[in-house]
Amino acid sequence: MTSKFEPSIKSKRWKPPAEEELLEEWKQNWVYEFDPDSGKELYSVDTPPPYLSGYAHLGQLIHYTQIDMIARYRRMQGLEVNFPLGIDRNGLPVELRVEKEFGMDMHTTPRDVFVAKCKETLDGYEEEMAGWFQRLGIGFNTYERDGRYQTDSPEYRAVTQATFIELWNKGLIYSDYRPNNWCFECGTTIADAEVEYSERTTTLNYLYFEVEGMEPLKIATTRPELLCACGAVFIHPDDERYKGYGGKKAKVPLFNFEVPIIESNTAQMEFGTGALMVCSYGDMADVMAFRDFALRPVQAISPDGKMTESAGKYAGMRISDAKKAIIHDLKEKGLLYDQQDSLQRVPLCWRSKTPIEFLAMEEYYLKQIDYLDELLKIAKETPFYPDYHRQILIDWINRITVDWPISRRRYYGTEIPIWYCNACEKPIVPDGNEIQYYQPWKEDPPFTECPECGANDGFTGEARTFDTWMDSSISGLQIIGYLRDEGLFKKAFGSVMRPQGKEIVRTWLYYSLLRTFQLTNKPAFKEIWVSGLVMDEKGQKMSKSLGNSPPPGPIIDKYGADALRFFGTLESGHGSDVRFSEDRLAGVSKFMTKIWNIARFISMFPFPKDLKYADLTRVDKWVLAELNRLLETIVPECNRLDFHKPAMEIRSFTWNLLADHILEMLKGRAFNSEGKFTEVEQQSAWNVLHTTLRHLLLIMAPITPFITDRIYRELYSPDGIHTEQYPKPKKGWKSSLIEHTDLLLRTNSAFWKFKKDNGLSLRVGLPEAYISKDLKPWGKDLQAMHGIEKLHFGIPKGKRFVEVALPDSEEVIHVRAPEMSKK
RNA sequence: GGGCCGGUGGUCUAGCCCGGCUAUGAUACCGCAUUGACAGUGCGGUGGUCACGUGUUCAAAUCACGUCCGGCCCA
Repeated sequence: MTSKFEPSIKSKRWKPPAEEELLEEWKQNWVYEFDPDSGKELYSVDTPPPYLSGYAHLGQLIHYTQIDMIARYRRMQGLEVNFPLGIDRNGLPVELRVEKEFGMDMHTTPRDVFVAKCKETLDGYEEEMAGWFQRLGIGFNTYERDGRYQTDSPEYRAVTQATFIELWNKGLIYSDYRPNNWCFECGTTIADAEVEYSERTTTLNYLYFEVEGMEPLKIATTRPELLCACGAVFIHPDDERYKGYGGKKAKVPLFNFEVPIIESNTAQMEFGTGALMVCSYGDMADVMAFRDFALRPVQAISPDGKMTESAGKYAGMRISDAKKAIIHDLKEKGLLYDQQDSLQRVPLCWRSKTPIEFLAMEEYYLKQIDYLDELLKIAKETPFYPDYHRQILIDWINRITVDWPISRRRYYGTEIPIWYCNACEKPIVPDGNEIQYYQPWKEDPPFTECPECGANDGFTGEARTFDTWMDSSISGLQIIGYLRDEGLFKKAFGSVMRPQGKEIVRTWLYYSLLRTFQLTNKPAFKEIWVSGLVMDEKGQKMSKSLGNSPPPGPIIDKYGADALRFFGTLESGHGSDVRFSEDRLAGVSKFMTKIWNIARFISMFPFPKDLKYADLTRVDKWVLAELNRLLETIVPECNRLDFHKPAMEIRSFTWNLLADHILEMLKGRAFNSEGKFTEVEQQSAWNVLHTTLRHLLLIMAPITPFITDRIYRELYSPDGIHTEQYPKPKKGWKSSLIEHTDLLLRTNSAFWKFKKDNGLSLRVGLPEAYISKDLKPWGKDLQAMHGIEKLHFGIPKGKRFVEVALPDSEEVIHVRAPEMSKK
């Protein structure tokens, strides 16, 4: 049969290249610009500025598409969304990469040259990253260079420095000589948050410590090279073996000085001999012990990784050499009586993966202990999506015991704006009245006279930089013009939302709340969205360092951005990890095909927009009631920034109800090729098909911005879908008809099954059938759908009818089979 | 060692908070039919000790306790 209806959507297939064509159209007319004066309510998304330590990986890209859904949804709700593209460029990783890639040693290369090389390297990565974001349809306000921000730009760094000066003037910064995590490889102090642990076997050495008038104490240690820094020996008060030792003195082997024997229940009776030596500083427990018992620390290791003068004859040796030499000497003197392998957790620098030591250094600290109560309150009061991830933050806050060391001995970072007076050596910061980027390592200070001593002897610039979290922790303030655009800041502060992964709650989120509170006395965020991680096919976290992330290019080329986006939200509950699977992604891409074909089918018919609800057929009112039910389900979930359940609901509605039943049922009336329906009935079908499709596109638009926009442009508006409003449930569409939906679907299945069981084509007509009375409103459409000549409701009398059971129920329909014709 | 999350057919997932019909759906696979929006269009099928153990209960995937395994973060 040739139909007078032809799809107005010509293309038979939706393919990834179509997305790229659309991207070109979008570039001509980018609709996501941020206009703070639009009069709409402001909403800022504090985009996690990706760190550029190399090329983009798929997990990262999926993460940003999830964030983009939030921005798009809020925009469609009518908010004025500030969603900037930002890039984090400060920090160690790029330095390490430049050293490795270009064979430059950062300590011997002139700082200017080295920093320039870092910048150049970052620029390359940045363009690539921005390219991927654009390809995936991330709706940042703009992709123009002057519309994004970089954490290493003079403007950004000037604000970082200004906030430091502000805190300095408030007395929140101090310098102290304290044990810190020191990485020899990176040559810098690192924060607790940057330490990771790895297990390895080491040798546990059993030594004798002589005690006057008693048997020598047996002590097991993995760190004999620290003997010279021994401050005490600990035994457990309940340990029967060491009764009477407490309070006496033990003589440190080889070095022959005496240390107190202290009873402490931190000594583990089961480990080694139960007695241990406490050194400055072997591990965190040592640090605590020295503090608790006010022991005098000895610096055994210097920042360059060699033994200090206090190591006596071992001074100047590297740690490992000193260890060997000391073990050798201990053996020779009979002071070492046993050695065993032992499993040990070694603290490593998260970047260089080399072991760190606790070394006392002079570093700058930002006070945080005094703020913990307030931060805990903010942590408990700010809405979290999903709520259960709040616990990560609360646990972390409860665990913090020391202030935050913020200075780093690195090059590619924001400079600490301090100069030291050559006369009195006091640190001087600029007054902070001007927002300006300072580089003390190569610039003169903006003052000539020391405000402390009045001297005019010149100043020495601070060479250190900030911990990069000092920069990124104020991204939420930077994006709304803090210290740069008072007007915008006033309007926008308080409506900033934070989206991020759960693995950086203790760093980025915590530091952001801390810094914002210190600067503004207010909570940083209106709401916080915390996602899981993207894992590889085996369930391992996808990361660049593990190399377990497939290159994004071929995947996107093959399946398209929409499929990847839909996959990213469909695959896992909000807040839990997404496991990547190419097979399943392929399945999602079939759904895109399905949507396309549904649209193509509906595009055969005109859209009689002016038809009134009252003029619709009852079946069509039922369709709208089902559509309304879908809206009622998903809108509250979207408001919790959860697009996983909506994605599932949408897919299930589209595939299992709309395509299988609604389209099939309305087909006959929409074509009306035999003229069995009135013109109004036919128009009613057209109207409802289009209404349903249009809503479906709208609710999917934040998730799959490409295909929805393409169809919308073809059928509904040349301006595209992304400036439209997100649909709301419509009370007027509610109807009790949906009570019978389930029965209706099962009745359809029963007809299909009957035809199949009797070897009939689905298009073959049936002379007569009986179905449930409840389905009267659908009668006429069911007749057209299944080709039933005479349809009755209830139970038939005669025996000519075959009883067909409805799936999963006691209910039945009765069907009279057609006379057996040849075919 | 601690915190959080999870463990449901080959793979992924719903249900669990508020115990109760033969445990949801998807994907993969198999058979038959069909192909006039459709590269998954229809009907049907194979496949699960709901991690394990104990307890509470008339009844447990669901509650309690314990164990094991996986993941992330931390010490």
